[in-house]
Amino acid sequence: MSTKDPQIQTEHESSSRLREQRLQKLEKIKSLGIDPYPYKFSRTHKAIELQNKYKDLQNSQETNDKVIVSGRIHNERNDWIFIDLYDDSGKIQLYCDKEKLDKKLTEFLPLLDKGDFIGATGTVRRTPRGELSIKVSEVTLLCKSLLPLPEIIEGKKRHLGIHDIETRYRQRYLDLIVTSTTKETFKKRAQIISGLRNYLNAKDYIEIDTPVLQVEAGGAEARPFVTHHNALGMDLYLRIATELHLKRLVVGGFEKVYELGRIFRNEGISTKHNPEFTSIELYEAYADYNDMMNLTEDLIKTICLQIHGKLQIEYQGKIIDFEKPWARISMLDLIKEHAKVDLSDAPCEKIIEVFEKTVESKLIQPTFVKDFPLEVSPLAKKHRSINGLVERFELYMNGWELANSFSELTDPLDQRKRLEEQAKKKVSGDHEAHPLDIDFITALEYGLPPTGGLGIGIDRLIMILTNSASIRDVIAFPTMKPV
RNA sequence: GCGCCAGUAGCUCAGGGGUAGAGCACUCGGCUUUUAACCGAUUGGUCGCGCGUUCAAUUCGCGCCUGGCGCACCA
Repeated sequence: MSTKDPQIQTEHESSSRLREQRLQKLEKIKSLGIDPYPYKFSRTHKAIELQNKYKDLQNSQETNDKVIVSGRIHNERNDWIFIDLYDDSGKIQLYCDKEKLDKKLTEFLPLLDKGDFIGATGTVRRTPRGELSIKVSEVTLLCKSLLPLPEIIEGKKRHLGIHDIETRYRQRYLDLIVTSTTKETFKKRAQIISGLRNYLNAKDYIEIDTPVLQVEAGGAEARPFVTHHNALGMDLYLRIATELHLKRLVVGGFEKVYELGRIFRNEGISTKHNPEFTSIELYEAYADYNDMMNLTEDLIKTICLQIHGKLQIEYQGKIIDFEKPWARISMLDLIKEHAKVDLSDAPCEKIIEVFEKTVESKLIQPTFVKDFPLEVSPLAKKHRSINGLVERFELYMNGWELANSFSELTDPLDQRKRLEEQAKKKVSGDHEAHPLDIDFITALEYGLPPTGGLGIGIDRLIMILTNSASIRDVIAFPTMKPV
């Protein structure tokens, strides 16, 4: 529980007048013996089903087909003659022919408001203007809404909408109601995530959940969130990666494992960073980082095709082409190409610095940047033929790091040495150094087969595939300071 | 963390040292079997918060809060 006094808001100061009007309508509705918050409603069709079924119905043509729909009222015209009703599939117009309506119903209609949920029964017709409609005979209130929905005008068109970006993030439910592209983005997000699972499951990868609460947060360089377990009387960390536990599972005999889930990093917030974000990590026994490149490329191409039906997509005005074979270039070669210097013998920090300054932002098209300095990769196997480097790649596109992968370090003695180095750094004040996870090293001593590992930042992938400018646009409830 | 910009009615915005403005929404009335309908009237605000300057601050100054963008850090 928060130590702050809970502030129970009984007044919606700013909209109290509009809310008051709706409360009065609510009272009238109750006095008519109508339950404004009923338990259940059965419909026969969703909006899109009707739109499809009757797409050949001519203007002014009427049917005797009786249908029942339900949804939220977004708009009303001409004194409740026309109602735009939305369900999660789309819009269907209700037509209330007042001369033929039951008198009780005509009196009931003005008690409705935009935002209310209703169910409606009637026959299908297309109006002379060509709008598929339901000629209503019965209306059931399904939920009385007390607060007005935001509405804006663009050009000459009035419609529900919000421009204020802060409201859209803080009150995502409003954004979802009034911004159609928001709903589309989150539908696509769901498709991408299930597409990932389907792809891996079909290749016999098994998904296993590993702990979020950890005694030491290892597997990456990042500052963790700290929390406290009361019964154990100890602090725990939220995971910053799933790496070390997934590799334990490979030690245990699972040859293809993955975990798709939330990880937490106690770092800055930006259009590309949210403190909690979704990653997928996968590990495959007997594979190396070259296999991981093949897998990454095929996986992302497959998902892109599923979502877009093509491999060239537009991201914020740039065309990203997934079709051509993705470039696979060593970090040092990229530095030679862009900075015109050979840093083969330079210290690790220099290489990383020059790469980040001169190369990173230019990698718009999908590019595997491979062969990293050893010092920044304590979990990766030494390069099989180049001294001082490791077998590691990062996938870049649009100038962003999207994935990270190694031929996993399997030598327990080497791993112990490298994590001890990290532990020293940590002691001397580097908050982001890897902790020494003794049990992980013990697991390696029992034996980890040659293993390829891969991690992908799912939110960034979704940003690219949904043409979203900010990570907040692909996370339903992004981290925000309370007002 | 630093810099720039923003916060005024339910929504979108204008304004600017002297009682706070518009469009739409809302409410009421009229007209209409009609498709942002239309016409008319009435509502509606602690101008993000605090302190200062001033006879007077929503406006000017300083501080703070929240957000956006850029940079830094990171994925």
